[in-house]
Amino acid sequence: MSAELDDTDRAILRALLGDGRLSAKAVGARVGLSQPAAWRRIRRLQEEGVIRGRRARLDPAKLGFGVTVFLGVKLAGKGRASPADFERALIAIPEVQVVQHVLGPYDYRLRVAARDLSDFERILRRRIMTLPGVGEVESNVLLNAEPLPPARYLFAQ
Amino acid sequence: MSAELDDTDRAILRALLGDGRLSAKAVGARVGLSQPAAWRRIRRLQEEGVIRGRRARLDPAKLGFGVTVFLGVKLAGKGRASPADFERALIAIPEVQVVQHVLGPYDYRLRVAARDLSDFERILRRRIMTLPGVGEVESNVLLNAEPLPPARYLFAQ
DNA sequence: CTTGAAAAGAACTGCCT
DNA sequence: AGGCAGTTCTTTTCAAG
Repeated sequence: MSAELDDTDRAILRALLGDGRLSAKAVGARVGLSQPAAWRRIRRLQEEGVIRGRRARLDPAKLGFGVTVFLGVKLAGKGRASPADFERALIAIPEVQVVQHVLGPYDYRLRVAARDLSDFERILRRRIMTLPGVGEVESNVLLNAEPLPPARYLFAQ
Repeated sequence: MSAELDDTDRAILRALLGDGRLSAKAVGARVGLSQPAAWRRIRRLQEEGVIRGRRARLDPAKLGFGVTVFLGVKLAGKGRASPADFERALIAIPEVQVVQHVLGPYDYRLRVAARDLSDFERILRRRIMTLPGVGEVESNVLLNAEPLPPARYLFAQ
C-alpha cells in the first residue's frame, strides 16, 4: 500500500508542498534533475496516489470568517443514533469544515468556521446542539496557529 | 482587512479549491469569463492575500504514516513555562504537524503523524510528555475523516 | 470585459548513455 | 534509472475595440 520513495522523491514532495504550482523544470532544478526526469517522477507520484492533488489555500479571515472553533462531540445514545445519519446531518451544515471520527474521550472532532463569536454561538446552539444523538460537546476557539513547514514528518528519522 | 468579493470571485475560489492547478483559461470557462479576465481576477485575489498559495496534497498512508492523533494539551504551571518556549519545543518534533493555541478546556491542540500506534506511543511518552510545563494530555486517534468539499462555509448565507 | 495575436514557457516524446 | 534535443501544446501577456 505504501510506496517506496527515495530521497529525491521526498525532495520533490517537499518542493511541491511548498508550492504546488512549480513546473517540472523548477522542481528538477531544486532537486538536481533535468526537466524530463523530474516530470516522470512527478507523474509517477501522482499515479501512485502519493500526490493526491493540488489545492489553493485561502485566508478565511479575508473571506469574513474570523473565528475557527474545534469541537469535540460525544454521541449520547451510542447504540441509538446512527453514526452515518449523524455525519450526514453534520455535512449539511456549511460552516462545518471537517468531520473526523475519532477514538478517545470524544467520538467526533469538528472544525467550524464562523464570522465571529456570536455567529459561532448561533451555529452551535441552533445547528449542532439540536442534532439527534449529540451528547457532551467541548469547544476550543483557535487563538493562533503556529505556521509550520508542511509535512516535516516526512523527514522524521 | 477582509476583501469584498462578488459571486464570480467566489466561483473562482471554489474552482481553485477543487483543483489548484487549473489555468486561468480553465477557471474562466467554469465561471463564464474569458481567459484574461479570469487571469486578472486570480492575480488580484492573490495580491489581496485571499489566495495564500497552492499546495500539493499528499497521502500520509502512502508515505508510511498510517496514524494521525489529535492531542489536547494543558499547560501545568501556567505562569511559569513560557508559551513561546513550549511552542518552540513542539516545533522541534518533526511528527508534530500542527500546533494550535486555543481557548477552552485545553491550551494547545496538536496534530501528530505517526507510523503506527506504537510509534505514536513513543512520540507521546518520550517527546511530548517530557516537555517542561506539560499538564494534562488528551489523545484522539483519527479513525476516519469525512471528505467534505472544501470551503463550503464560503457559501453559507 | 472581449477578441486576437505574439512571446514565453511548460508538457510530453524519442533516443541515447 | 537520467540527460539531451526536439515538438507540440498551453499559458501568459499585450495589444486594440
